[in-house]
Amino acid sequence: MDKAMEEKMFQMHAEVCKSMANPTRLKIINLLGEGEKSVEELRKRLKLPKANLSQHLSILRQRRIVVTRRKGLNIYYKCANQKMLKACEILREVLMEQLAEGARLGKWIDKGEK
Amino acid sequence: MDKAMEEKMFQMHAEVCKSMANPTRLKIINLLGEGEKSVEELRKRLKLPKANLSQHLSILRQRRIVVTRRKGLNIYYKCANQKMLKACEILREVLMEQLAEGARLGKWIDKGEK
DNA sequence: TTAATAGTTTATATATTTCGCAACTATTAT
DNA sequence: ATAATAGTTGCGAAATATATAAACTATTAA
Repeated sequence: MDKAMEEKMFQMHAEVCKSMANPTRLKIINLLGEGEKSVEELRKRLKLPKANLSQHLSILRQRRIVVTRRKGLNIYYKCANQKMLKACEILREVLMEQLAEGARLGKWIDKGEK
Repeated sequence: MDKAMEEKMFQMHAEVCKSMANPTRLKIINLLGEGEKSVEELRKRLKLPKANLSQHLSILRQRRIVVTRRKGLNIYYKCANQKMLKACEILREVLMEQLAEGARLGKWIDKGEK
């Protein structure tokens, strides 16, 4: 892997992380982890204005975190890659541990030392 | 895990992803994957103004992605958790696959369908 | 105590994200 | 063709993130 490609990788990696760097989009990813869902189903479960939901889905689509298929009036979304779900899962594990540790230390998770 | 905690988890998860959603910070994490390093070492390898590097380190510190130790004039940084490195590694794998696929299809990675 | 080195913080200008709203497109049924 | 439903897109305002420069703190050595 040459220098320019390394650079490209970090850039792409950052963009993937950006796509995931929003609670709403993480909820979407989480729901899609259960299986394929239409926009309407997602809208009902997340209780979001559909325009906003659509914008979030667009971001996930652009980074190929999700893929779509149309069936009649509905467009169905699903996760593009199980490995990405795995990466999310690992981060959640770490956070659970941190929450547990925070609780053990008798304090809620703060922002860390400045 | 109750509703409020779920919410908190998605919030925290997004913040971790935000911390990783920047090429410079990913490079830092990558270097620290090799082992503990002083700010000065990082500055030399990344060729960044130290004020800026310090800000990035501060962000990683606040999210407990890295931890520090002082020794004399130097402050040494290291990754706080191997699992986070693992999550990064998985994402890099996915991106490598996507790059390979893009190359196979004879086109560079674009922004996906709008 | 002064200087030198390593690192952090604050302030600020610029760029990027996010959301709500209105307008738009696509498919199906009447 | 019209309406109804499902979904997307463009626009503008408010909030966040970024890089730079200047000022600051902490440790060590002379």
